[in-house]
Amino acid sequence: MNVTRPVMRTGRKFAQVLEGARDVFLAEGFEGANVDDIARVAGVSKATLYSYFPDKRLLFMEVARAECLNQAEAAMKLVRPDLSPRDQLLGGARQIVEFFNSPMSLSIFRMCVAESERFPEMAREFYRNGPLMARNLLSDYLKSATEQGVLKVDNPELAAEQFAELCKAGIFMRRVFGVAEEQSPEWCEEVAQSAVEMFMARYGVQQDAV
Amino acid sequence: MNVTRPVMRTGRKFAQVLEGARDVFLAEGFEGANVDDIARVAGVSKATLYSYFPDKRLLFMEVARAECLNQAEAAMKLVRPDLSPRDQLLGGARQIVEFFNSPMSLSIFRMCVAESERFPEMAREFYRNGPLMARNLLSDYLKSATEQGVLKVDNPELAAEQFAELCKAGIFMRRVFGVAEEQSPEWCEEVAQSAVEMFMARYGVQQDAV
DNA sequence: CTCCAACTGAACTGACCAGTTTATATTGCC
DNA sequence: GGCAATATAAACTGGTCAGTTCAGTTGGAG
Repeated sequence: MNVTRPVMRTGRKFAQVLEGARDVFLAEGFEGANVDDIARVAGVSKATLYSYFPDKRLLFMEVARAECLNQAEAAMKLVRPDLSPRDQLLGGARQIVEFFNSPMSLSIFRMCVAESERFPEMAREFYRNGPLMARNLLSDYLKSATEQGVLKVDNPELAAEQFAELCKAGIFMRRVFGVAEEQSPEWCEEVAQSAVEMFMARYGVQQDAV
Repeated sequence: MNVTRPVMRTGRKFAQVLEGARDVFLAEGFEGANVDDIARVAGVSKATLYSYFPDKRLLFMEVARAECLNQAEAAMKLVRPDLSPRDQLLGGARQIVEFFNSPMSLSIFRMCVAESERFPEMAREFYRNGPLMARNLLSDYLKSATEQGVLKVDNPELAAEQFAELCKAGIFMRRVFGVAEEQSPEWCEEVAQSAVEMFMARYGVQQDAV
């Protein structure tokens, strides 16, 4: 399974280290995180930590990689091929809105943005495993729905990104800039509904327009 | 004019300091920027710099404040009350797309995101003077257009944010995560057109639908 | 019981950097 | 010309933190 990963010592406390690093990095960002703190939170000595990871940077990348996988897994759950386009999209919109509203995604996003100059490769990997994967999943759906004649999407890639962006309206920027705490479920639902409404107005076939 | 600003010594090289700080901060972010570098780039001694600004943090905030004002000014140019909704929106979309595509806005955004935990007040001020101001400008327009019967917008605030988000589709995330260089004018135009298309499909009155 | 690998804690090194100080130099105004 | 405000270069302080070292501890396999 993971034999292709570069050599990395393993031992009893490997998982502990990753978990502690995850907590501290997500809370403090890369620069803000202090290796002594990570070791303490992980319940591990600094020497042990450094026996697993050659430096702070690689530890950080490993944490980010793991979070990407989580995200990809969540995206897979969106697929529900039995539903009507409208309901399918509404389910997707709810998930996306919830994602952009969660403190966890905010931390990851902030971390990646802040460190994307220092570690461009990491930011790109995050994009590929996160937003891009979600977009491809969605655009594949839009393509097949168009072939089946239940939607009318001319540019599925662009349409997929538009849909995701619509799900951020009134939520994400406020969260990113700390203007608002986590948004209420009611507001989230309104945003999701409105995103689907707009998307269907543009790309729906007649009988689906409310 | 600026008598209301807190006391701040002024002298021959004040503007130089601000300009140098702006360059270095935008290139390196807050933590990455080194005060010695700022002084060197500004062509000023460190002692002079510290005679104007009590510490690095306040210097940073001053730079961010100035950039916000620029942004607000640019937003004002969007207003063209003589045009049809479609053309008015298209003009706005082009400006917004261009803004999200520019390296400068990217740097400011990155800076604010990265430091929003350290300086929450600065991030909020940026939001108020930037995105929020643009949104209000747009939602005011949507309101009056709805009253005049040329658009049919039920929730102008949300619609304004949706419009801005649509203008980011296929552009902003790629730039933020360093996946793509500055996007081509053709692609930008397509994104802008498509944003207007979608917006009009949802909020336009019949005769405006193409 | 013994051995060995993994782990520990604490002290240490070296680098970086914000902010200060000091003695000196430049500027421009009366 | 002389004074006062402003600017300068360079050295210094003190704190933080990544990464290293090492002498000693633990725990499980044989």
